[in-house]
Amino acid sequence: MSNNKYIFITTPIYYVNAKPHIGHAYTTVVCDVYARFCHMMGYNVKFSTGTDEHGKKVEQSAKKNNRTPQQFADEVSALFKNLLPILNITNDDFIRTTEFRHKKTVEHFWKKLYDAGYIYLGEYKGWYDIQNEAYFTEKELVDGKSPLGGNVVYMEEPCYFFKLSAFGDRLLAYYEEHPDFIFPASRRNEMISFIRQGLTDLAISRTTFSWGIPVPNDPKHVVYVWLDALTNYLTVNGYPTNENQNEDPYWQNVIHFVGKEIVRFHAIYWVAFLMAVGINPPQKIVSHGWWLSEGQKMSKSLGNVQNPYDYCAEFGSDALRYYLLRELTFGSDGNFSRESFINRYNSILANSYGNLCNRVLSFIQKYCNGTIERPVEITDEDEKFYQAIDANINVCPDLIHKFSFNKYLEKMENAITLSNQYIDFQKPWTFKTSDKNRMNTILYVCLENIYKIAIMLSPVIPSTAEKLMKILKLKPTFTFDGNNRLPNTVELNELEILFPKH
RNA sequence: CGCGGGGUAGAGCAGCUUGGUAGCUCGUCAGGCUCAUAAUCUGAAGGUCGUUGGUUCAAAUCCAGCCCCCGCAACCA
Repeated sequence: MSNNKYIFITTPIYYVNAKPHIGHAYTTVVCDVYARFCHMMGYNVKFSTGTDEHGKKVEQSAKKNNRTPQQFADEVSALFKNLLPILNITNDDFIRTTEFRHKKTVEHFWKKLYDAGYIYLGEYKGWYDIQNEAYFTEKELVDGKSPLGGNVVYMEEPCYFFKLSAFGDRLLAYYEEHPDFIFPASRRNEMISFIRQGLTDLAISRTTFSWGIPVPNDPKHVVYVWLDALTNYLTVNGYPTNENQNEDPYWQNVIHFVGKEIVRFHAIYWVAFLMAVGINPPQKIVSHGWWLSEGQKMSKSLGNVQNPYDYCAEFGSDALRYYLLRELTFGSDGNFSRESFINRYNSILANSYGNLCNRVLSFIQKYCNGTIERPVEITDEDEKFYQAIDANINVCPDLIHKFSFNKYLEKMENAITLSNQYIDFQKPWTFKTSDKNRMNTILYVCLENIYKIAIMLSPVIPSTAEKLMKILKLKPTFTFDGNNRLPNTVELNELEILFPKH
């Protein structure tokens, strides 16, 4: 593809301390839908995901499981990687922070920060929360514990600091110049007020454990996991071999999808790091909400952790993808429940959409010998139907760019309802013997609109869209030009139920 | 003065940024159709949009106060 539209889409890299659950699946699916959509609109897309594998917690978990940290990371990372094909994800890269290429990037990036004068060796004095690997001042402690609830010990140790305090004004200015930098606006406001409270320099090395990337020229220290992790985005984009990121087409349009709890790391720390070495900050930090499970917070202790594998096995990845995008207003929290999953699956995917395809296709199969031709002329009502479908389809690109995934799917559901209405009003079955020509027209018009809908839905339900193309004997490649048309003659393959009822 | 999210028909939600007939899915009731996955289509019932006050010609939507609910050990998108 040769044009000038580029986009680099990232998921966060997932921490290997826990197994993948529905929340990870969600973030990944959202990115994949966005990536597939951009691809359909003609972008050159780079889409990466991966795992974050260093840090004290991994070191401890490994010990608990009688593994070396590397063995442990290998095992859990594989779980994340294996989930990708199950969810039908089209990532271009899977980055692991224990990879050699990443280590080189972090070392280089550290040196750049150091050379630029933004890293200094200091002495850390204060309270250290062991579980959370975070430092706190005396004032911040709550009942002798850290504000995060961990036990604290008093520490004095040499530690490298990043001069985050120097970036407050630049960050605020950047937000000001880029009003859409942080999505949604509520998170942007949070970041602004956080910065206005005053930024303190950030401790970016640790000496209390060794599972990490050694600090260049001072291997007693390992690099703070967040500095390590955030740098993955540069590794994926070829840094430092490709050192001049500001000239790299993908780096002109970077969009980081993140959970709401890590907005700060991306919108403040990451941006400051990049500014410090003179690399342009990303285009957008897009934050989503959290899933509750059956009305409660998902947690291991409650045993209500929703597992994406089961839903894919039982309903197919398309059904899970659809549910994840449709159920939640992007940016807010929402509730994942088996009951609502089945409800949406049956009412929308099976009854409305699957049945729509089936009623039209089997009609053509039975009463038109499986072949249908473009009509020579259509009626005003047919024309109105086309326009109504197009009206719904044409607003989708904008909705997707605004991350209103539920609204986009609502529009597609409108289009599906319109199609069912069209058939009911036009009653093609009444023309079986009296006017085959009219019957053919109705079916073709309807099929063409189903085709358009399938293309617009393909980023969310790619497998189903491919199945439909197979039935229509068309190539399973999707591009959207605002006027997708069927060939003049369509011959059907054998039919298949797209979404069996549950 | 801790922080954040939320209170809209029986249930679950959208709408609130950019005020102006209150919308979606499911459920309920009545009817139509037979191409279709007992699917689909039409119509109806059902809401003083938490509460009080303010701004306005006009507020679910903006402003102020109040009440109630949820999350904030760890795991973690």
